[in-house]
Amino acid sequence: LYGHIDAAETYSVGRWLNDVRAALDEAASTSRIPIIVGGTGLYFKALLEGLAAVPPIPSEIRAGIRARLELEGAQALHANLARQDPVSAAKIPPADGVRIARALEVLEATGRPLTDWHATGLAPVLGGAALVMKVFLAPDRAELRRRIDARFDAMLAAGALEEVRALVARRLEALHPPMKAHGVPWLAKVLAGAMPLVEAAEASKTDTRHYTKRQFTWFRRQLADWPWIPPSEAGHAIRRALEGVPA
RNA sequence: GGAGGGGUGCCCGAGUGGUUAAAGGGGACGGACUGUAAAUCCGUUGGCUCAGCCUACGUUGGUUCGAAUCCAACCCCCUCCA
Repeated sequence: LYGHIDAAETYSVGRWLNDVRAALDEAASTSRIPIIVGGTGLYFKALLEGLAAVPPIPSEIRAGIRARLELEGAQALHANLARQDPVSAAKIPPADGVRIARALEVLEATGRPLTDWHATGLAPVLGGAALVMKVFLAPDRAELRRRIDARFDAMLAAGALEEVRALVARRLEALHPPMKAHGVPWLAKVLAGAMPLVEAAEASKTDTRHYTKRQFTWFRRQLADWPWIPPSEAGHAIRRALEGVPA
């Protein structure tokens, strides 16, 4: 999404699937092999296994629910959800505000429980017939940590602070995803004079580390059929797989 | 050299005689997850032959039925005075 969608725009898995579909079509028409790289397990799951056909939720409804979440807290909304949609409520922990809000907004906008929608899904963009090679790059944890540190340092060297300054100047909502991108909240504090840069860098690296840990969990459990391949061997593995593909 | 403060589990930090393997936070590890997911949320976290035992609150010794908590000496750290 970086360099693809403006920071002010609201994006979603659904929009991403459409964008991917278009990119795949374009690649096919020029006989190129598409490579999809990324981090977010949910996006890959939707790509390969399909997504529920929930229609877009009007932004007023979303905003309304988010406001209630702020005001009343997750527990209260969960109690609310339990009354109107006990099935969804049972699947979501009472403290998980974001997911509770999602279930509520779907119910309010469509009149149907979220779990109902989950039963009727859209066909996956890359379905069973598609030739797909899946690779989960599984680096050694210590090495991963070194790379995360080096990457963030490189980002700083490349002007991350200035970039965040420009982003902050746009005065987007604090909850807006780009404002929560790794490093942004901390670097914004540095710019506000509320935190030393070294500390902000440390915190940003920690956030990134936590995120990669969640990726391990996601791919281990949700996308269990993906082979885990050390980065050093991934190139060979992919080349070998491509050799078996008919032109 | 003098006065004062302090040394707690991987880290920070509460605890000031028993109900303390020791609050809380961080980190680490594990887990959940279907349309803002670089998000949100949950669990575990001294060891073992695990309803019990062992090891643990700077070190050594003491008081006590019982100590991280009281006393003594010693070691180290910080602040102030000289």
